[in-house]
Amino acid sequence: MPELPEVEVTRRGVAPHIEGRIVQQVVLRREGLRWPFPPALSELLVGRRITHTDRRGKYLLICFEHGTLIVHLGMSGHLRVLPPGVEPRKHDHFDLVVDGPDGRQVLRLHDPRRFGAVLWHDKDEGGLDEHMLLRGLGVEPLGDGFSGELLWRATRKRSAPIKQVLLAGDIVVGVGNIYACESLFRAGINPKTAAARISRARYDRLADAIKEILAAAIVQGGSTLKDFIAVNGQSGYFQQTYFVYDRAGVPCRNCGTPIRQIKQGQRSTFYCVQCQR
DNA sequence: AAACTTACCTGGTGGC
DNA sequence: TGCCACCAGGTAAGTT
Repeated sequence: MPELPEVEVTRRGVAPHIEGRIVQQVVLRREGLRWPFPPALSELLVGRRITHTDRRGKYLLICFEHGTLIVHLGMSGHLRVLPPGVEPRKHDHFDLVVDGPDGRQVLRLHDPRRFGAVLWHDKDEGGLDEHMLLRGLGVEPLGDGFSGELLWRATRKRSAPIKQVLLAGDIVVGVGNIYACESLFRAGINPKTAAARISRARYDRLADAIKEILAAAIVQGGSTLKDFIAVNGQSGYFQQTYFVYDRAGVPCRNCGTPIRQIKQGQRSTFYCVQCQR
């Protein structure tokens, strides 16, 4: 499922094909995904120029002079750039047709489970950070504001397990289930530990682990677990290097102890009882 | 009031 | 083969 690295890889993949281009057509093949598509999207976008792309957490931002198209890939979404005329497949819900050096190109959103979203934020509504879904988000893990110091400071009153606090996204964004499990393993922290009871030194290790793992995943082209397909159609391969995720019962790569799977807030957590205390 | 918990949306998969 | 429980991420609603 697309996590921050996949979204960033997608952004980098589509950016050269859509930045600076004029929108020629908007195609909607259903009412919406998680939420209805913005009303009158064609009138809003056709003839307008895409100035640039950006990303906030797992939200992909397609920016115009007059506002921002916010795209979320949910669990099963992916974007691809296609030549015009390619027949849509099942679950191809949304196209943005733009001009190109050799004619038109189609940015196509495919999302079987429809947990994704396409939303519009008008410039008149204020800064993008004030958008309902973006307000209250934590800092970017690969930005300057993220550190062990920040994690420590932000968790002084958090009694919930560190795994769930990471996942909540109000302190740091983009750390989904896979990377939460992997970074806690790398930092040697038990996912069940109450966030407020973790030392400053261990938070330094955790912040470093998150940065390293996310950066490495972006470099490697993102993971492809089940649903993700990169923009160029090739699979990434980060899942091959998982230490704990989806490895229940398999010997820990570090100590050989079988990896344990538990549930935390309806979600699977994978960890090594020996290496993570 | 902030922190925490639970339910829910959907379709693919795998067990029987 | 068909049925059905299960799983996933992030939001909303409900609870402490």
